[in-house]
Amino acid sequence: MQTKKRFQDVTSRVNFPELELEVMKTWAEERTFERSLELREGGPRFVFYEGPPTANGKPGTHHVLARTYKDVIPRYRTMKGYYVERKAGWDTHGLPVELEIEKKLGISGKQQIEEFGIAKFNELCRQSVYEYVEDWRRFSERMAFWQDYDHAYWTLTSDYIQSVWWALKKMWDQDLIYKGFRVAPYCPRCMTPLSSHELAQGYRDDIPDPSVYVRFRLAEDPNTSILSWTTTPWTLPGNVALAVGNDFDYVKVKQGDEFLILAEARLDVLNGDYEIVERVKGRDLVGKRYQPLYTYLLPKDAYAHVVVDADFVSLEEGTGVVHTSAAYGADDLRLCQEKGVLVRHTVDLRGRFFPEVEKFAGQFVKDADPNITKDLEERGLLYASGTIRHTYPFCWRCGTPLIYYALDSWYIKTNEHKHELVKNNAETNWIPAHIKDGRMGEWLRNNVDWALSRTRYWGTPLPLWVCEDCGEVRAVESAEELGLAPDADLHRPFIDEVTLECARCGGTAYRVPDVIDGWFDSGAMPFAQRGFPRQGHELFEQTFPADYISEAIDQTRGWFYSLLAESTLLFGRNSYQNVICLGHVVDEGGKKASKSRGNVLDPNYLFDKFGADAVRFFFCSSTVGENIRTSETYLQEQTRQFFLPLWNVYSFFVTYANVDGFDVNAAEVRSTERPVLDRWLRSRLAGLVEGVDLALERYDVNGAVRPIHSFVDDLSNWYVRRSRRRFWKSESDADKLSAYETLYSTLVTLAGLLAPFTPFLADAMYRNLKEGASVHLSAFPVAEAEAFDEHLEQEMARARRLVEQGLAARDAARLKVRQPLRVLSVPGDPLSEGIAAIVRDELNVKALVFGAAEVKLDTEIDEELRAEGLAREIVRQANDLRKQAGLRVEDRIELYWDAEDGVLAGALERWTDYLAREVLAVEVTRGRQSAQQEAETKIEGEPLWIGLKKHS
RNA sequence: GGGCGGCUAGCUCAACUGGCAGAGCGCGGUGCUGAUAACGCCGAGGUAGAUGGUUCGAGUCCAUCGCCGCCCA
Repeated sequence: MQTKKRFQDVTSRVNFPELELEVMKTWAEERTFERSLELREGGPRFVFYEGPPTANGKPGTHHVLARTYKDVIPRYRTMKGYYVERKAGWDTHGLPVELEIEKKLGISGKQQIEEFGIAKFNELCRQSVYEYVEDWRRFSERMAFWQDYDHAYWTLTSDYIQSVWWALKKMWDQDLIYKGFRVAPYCPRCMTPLSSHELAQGYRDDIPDPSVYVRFRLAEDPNTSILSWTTTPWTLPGNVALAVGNDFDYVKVKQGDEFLILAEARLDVLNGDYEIVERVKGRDLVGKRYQPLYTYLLPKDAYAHVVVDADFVSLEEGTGVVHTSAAYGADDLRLCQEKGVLVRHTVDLRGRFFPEVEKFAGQFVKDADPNITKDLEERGLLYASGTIRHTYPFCWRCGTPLIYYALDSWYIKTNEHKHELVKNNAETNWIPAHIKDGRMGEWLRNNVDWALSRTRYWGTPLPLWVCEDCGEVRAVESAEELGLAPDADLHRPFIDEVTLECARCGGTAYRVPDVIDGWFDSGAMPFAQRGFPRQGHELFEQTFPADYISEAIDQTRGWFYSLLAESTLLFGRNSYQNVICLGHVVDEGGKKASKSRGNVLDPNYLFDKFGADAVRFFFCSSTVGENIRTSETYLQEQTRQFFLPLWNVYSFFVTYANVDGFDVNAAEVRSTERPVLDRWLRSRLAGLVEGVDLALERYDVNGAVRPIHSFVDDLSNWYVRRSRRRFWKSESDADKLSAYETLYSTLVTLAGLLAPFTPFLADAMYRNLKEGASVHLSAFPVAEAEAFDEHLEQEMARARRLVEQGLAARDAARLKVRQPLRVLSVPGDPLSEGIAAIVRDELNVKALVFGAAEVKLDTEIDEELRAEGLAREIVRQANDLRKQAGLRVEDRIELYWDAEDGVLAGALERWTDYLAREVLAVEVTRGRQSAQQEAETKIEGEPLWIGLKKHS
């Protein structure tokens, strides 16, 4: 062969992060991503939707997880010839952004925002969004998440907003939107109600709250009190009713001088002795009036402070009598509306008592709790008090304890379409499968109407105008309808200034000042990213629904839901057909990553230390849907076990191919003529390709990655180990050529298989092997059908088992492998000669005899075998000396040795040619000489001196 | 209180439809090495969270309970 370098030299001491940065540069210069799309233009579409990250806050390691899965499937599909548009998107609206600006300005709350000016405030929100987007873009590029950022959709654009308006208008026309006076979880700091999915994100465990038992004195007999219990004393001034269960048993007890009424099942809440004086059913108590705890607020003749019956009363806690405060509990409000009990707020929108509640006027409710308790105690109305710990919701963004608060807000009637939601979800392919009927299905079966409105500033304005005269509501779907340019800024406060003439009475209609839940924005992306229906009609139809989306499990109530709900109401079907639902990234001990625990892994640190490919591959190997324990230890282990062996195989190939001038285009050795080891590897590879392809086709990322892992292990520790000599022997025969060809095509194919998972490494390898071509512009590998050889694979597997058993037998006989033995007898039919030769060589036996009852080693060592064993021992020591001398693999040497006449010297004389060959000596001379490197050793007790000199 | 998921070796995790419990790391021993931040072989290490049930046979199916995580109330 000629000695022409065809491949760039590859260092065995690779620095993956550096390598990745180089590849990144090449991608940017060559526009590899863009070209990968151009190349498949006109091909069948595979539709991927990007769930827009909130452009607020920096990306973390959990984002690497999601973005890896978002990237793997589209890359694979692209290589399979599909056109996979990857339109980036940014979720730009919402409370998180507003809070960030409030912090920056050092202000807090709606009043201060309005004093500052909504226009200026929203402008700052808009700017803040752009700041983070750059971070995200850099981060995504660093981890090779290929996306089209230049054509990203932004939820804040007028086009996007008008698409959202269209959706709302369409729902309005179907009578799916209504205004309700309802109790909602409410953040008194942000002064906005939260949706159930937002609420879900803010529960905290083990929160202390007061637990108070209060006397409600009967109007007819103030010495008798109904006992009730609450953990929110601040709701007591607003008490309007007490609820009991009609069929429950209640008792009147005498304790000291007073009488108390409570459920019999709850008697153990009483302190001290008591005497039961009367038993009644709950229904007997209904209608009884009692003295209000606080007398203000309600008109004298109002129907209130009365015992009513309710079906939600339980005997599990409290006294079996539920204190009802009308406006501060979902059940309370419903009950009061049902029974005609007057509903009146005692607390304003900032969570502070109205002036009418004189004693506590202006106090924040949570601060007022102890004051109210004390006041009741002083007035003899407190029976007992203490503290309990329970789970309580906090605002997911600002951490303020939430309260339940009745107010007007706008809802979407999702509950009316629950069955369709369930049905459309059932038709969706969930990975892992249990999410469909489990987490997601359960959530849908408990569906409540979507609380749509937010009484905030930075969001898509609710496009509803209400006539101030007749109350007629009009939904608007475009800027044009308002007499505005299509690209006008549709945000507050500008939109608030637009008034319409009422079509019914000619009066003036003003916009409802609310903005909408940001989740509605992101759920609208299938059509809103196209500006549909004002534009992009065709594109929308081509790209709806999506073939594939992927996010983490917290999106069950987030994006997974909003996409499903909106597309079900608007289009009657789900907007995604396949979804990979990921678990969370947790620390080594399985704990959720959080700043306070200090166990947050910085993705950039991991990229710098291990490389993005390593993190990606780690996530792809970890079970989908489970929490993933992530740490440096695990990444380190993976690098050692997978990346370095793979790289070393590759580097081994390149090194020898360059030395030998291996020509990729040289005539191929016919596959039937290839040695058995090569045919075995090709068969294994064909199976691997088929398996990976099939797994990815089914969105089974784990199932694709794990076999690659074990293939690389076989490649490195069996194929290459067994083949090394074939590469560095000096003859250039068909055997050598076949080895080169086999390893070469295996590495090329492997790069193709790895491309979706480890795009940097795969491309670095592929480019070097394929004269600069990018693997990401190539087609996904196709299994070579003719390479399959089931029989051969089975034989090899059997051979490897025999080797295992043979080594164990040697170990048991205390015979080291370097010592040749005569015969190994094994059970079963003979293996083909090529494979038998491998077994003999591995076990260092002269012959393999088949048909024995069990594996049996002939342990007899005659003089000849012993001499050969000694020769091998000397070879090893001589080669060790070469290493010490710092010689290179191809250097030739002159070897000298000295030993007394005896077995050792005899072996040396007998095996001189073998020795010379094995240590690349041009000359082997007996007798001491001055040497470049020398050593005085003992072999089996006999002294030996060896020395060597580099041959020039 | 309800739902979903998990619980398999010291650690991290596998095992298609029920069929002799596995790998990697770590540990002890040993071998091999121009074999790579190596590799091989042997060994120790398991009441499979617990208890019951179905079955010829249960890590796998059913029931109850426990612990962890997430979600809901």
